[in-house]
Amino acid sequence: MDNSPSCLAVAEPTAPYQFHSSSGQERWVEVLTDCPSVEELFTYRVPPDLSLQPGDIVSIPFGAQITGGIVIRFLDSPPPGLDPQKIKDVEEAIAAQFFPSFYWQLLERVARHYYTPLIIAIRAALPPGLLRKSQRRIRLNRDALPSGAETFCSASAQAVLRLLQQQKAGDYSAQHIQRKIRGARQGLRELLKRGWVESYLQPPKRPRPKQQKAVTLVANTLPLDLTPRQREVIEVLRRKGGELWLSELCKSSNASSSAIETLERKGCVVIQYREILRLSSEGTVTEDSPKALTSAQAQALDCIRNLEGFSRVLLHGVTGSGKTEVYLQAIAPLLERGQSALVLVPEIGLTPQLTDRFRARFRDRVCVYHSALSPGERYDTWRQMLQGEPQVVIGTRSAIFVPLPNLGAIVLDEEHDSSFKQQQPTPTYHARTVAQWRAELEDCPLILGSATPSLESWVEIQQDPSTSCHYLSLPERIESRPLPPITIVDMRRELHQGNRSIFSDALQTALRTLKQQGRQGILFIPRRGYSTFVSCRSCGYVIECPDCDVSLSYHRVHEDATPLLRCHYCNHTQLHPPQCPECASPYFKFFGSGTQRVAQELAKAFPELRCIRFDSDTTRTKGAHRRLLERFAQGEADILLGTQMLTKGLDLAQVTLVGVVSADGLLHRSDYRATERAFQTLTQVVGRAGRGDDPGQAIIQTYTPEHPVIQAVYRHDYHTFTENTLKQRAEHNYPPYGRVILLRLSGLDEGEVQATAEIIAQACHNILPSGCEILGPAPASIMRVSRRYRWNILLKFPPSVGEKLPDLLQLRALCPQSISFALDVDPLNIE
DNA sequence: ACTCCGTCAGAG
DNA sequence: TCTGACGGAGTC
Repeated sequence: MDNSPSCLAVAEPTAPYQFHSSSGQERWVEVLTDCPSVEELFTYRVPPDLSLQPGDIVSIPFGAQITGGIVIRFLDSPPPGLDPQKIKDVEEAIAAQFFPSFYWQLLERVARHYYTPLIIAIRAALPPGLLRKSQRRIRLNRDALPSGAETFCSASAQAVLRLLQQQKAGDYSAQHIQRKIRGARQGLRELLKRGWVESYLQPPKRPRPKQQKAVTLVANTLPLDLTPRQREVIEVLRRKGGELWLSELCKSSNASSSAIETLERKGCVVIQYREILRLSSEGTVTEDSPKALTSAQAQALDCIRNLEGFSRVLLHGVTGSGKTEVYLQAIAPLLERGQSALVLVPEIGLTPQLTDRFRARFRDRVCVYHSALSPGERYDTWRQMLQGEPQVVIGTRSAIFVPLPNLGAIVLDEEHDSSFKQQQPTPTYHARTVAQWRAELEDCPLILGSATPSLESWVEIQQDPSTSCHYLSLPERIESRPLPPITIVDMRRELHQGNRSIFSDALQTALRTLKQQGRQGILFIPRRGYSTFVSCRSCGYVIECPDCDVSLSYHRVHEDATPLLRCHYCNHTQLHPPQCPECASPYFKFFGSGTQRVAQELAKAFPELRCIRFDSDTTRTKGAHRRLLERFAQGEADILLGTQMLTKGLDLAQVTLVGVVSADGLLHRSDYRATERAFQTLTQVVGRAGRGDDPGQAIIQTYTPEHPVIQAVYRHDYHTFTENTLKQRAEHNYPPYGRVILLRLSGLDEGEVQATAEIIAQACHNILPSGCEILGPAPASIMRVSRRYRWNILLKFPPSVGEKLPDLLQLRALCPQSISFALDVDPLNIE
């Protein structure tokens, strides 16, 4: 077998875990290092006191540093042709048995499909912080530093010196210094030679289980000389099962820790450090039991419960049809059987309700896993899962890799949602794709749920004739509630009739009656940005970001707050100028309507309506989603006003009105997926209305009411819309028929990026089989972001090419150091 | 990725 | 002949 990465046999599938007999003789392991550009395995000696298995995470000396690595396999003898003198010892075992047995195959498949080195796929899957490197640090040598030292050295050395002197400890990582100061390498060398600074290697910090003091009751018979307080402590401890965390015991028995230490001295209790799991559990848990099902729900559940082995289910249920209840009842018997379930959702913060429902039903057998957890929490959650207790894990995209043993089902809720696709960094995996591989490997069902299934899932389910594929439909809402009737308002006509407000007559009327009836409404603003751009009334000058090719957005937190301009791509922020920088005119016009502006207009036109803004401005802090939604659910506001975030799984019974302020921002985009996404978004947001006892209604304002997407949403007609869109996709070989890979190039020099893009496109012509299309190179629709110029090349493969694609990684070799090259396989966003 | 070491240009 | 700058190879 050759050594190329695609053939890297990590472990034989037949015997992935070879336990080696500890015969006392020397042992060697081959290790994959945490250096993505180094794909060969390196041999290390195993110190006699270390016991390792394939899959263990270790720390190894590599060159001049200490780096992370993964044990791939054992060797009985050092490889021939390698000087035994050169073989170093494994430094330390970081984590043992962190991989379930199916894992190698899954990760190798991810690496192959998404064109990334295996170690990068491993990094994406593991909780962060396991693979750690040593760090080169620079420390100021204050004793050796003469006064006025700066005057003796070069400009770059001076800059480094100044930076170090700013900090009390005078200690920074070499990386930090190099990022902060241009030409820092040179200056550092100079300072090192003079002995004014010293360089040292900081060993990697390994994640450690958190330790906490626990108190255990050990005495059967109590000594007689106990004080009442001490007796009380013992009593509390006994009531709680004889073991408690020290801090909890202090709290519940109202004693100090010294009192408990006295008890230890008397031999009544033992205090020792124990590992504590940092598992997050927010939200209140109330009891909940299975609900009665509609006949469609019952049918779907029946089908899912009878599945055996790998199978795929598309649960196509209109908004409010009770998909969650089906998941819950499908998972319950799995847990009874000792199996686990994995539930993936688009964004955990946006679906506290779903998490709460699972917690209410399954209690402490529910566990959440997502990237907003701290590294320590992720590490602990991961370790906890390896213990094998059957449980339900709810998580976002990255949770597809959690090491749940004995998996009974994978559920992807809102499977059409684009946040299941990682766009950056590599691997650019789609959790749905990985979920399918994982379900195959674990031989368990995969359940995809959505009111607006992605075209991919729709086509796959329709085309697969095998009995392991099921289309389950929930065509009606629970309790026979109707889907909300939709009013399409032609904003051109509004304007002709003299209504220049951003709210049409219909929407105004609806808002007015909302208050009278004591109900709640949602206003949806589909702008990707959240506020307006600013243009000079005299010369038309538009204020743009200095680093990106976009206009700055106007922000104003309150009526009398300082007006700010902000770039929504790089977060550059500046004051709004009092005069036009071009012609000095003091008059500006504010275009577009973001959430802030709509909120202001709303307050002006309907001062009696209380409004909560729900966008990336107001939900920045941890737990803000939940807080805002709770306030809204408790009736603290009449209107919830926000962006895309509102579309994801909100289930608020009191909402009867959904207003789309302007649908047009969704419709006119260059991306071939724009119409599919627009249909999904609008259908989902409309579906937020009328989920309780009161009937709902939706009002969509648009300047193009005749647009097919608007018409399809209006008629709640998924099928016709999908068939038409699929025809177009098939014609042009776009997914789900053909496949697409996007090459993204970026760099600081405009000409260099373009030239490289052209070279790469030419190289693509040479390596791609005939029948493939190469679109571009073309500048990205926003060419410059954060000072980097961006060019894209889109590769289109006809269905006939199938899974076998040429090696595209070799293209990276054509890029100069200064150009970054990224490969997005099956991209969702090609703009 | 990071470091080392070879090569090469430039000044003494 | 020595010194610093740059690029390529090697890391068990």
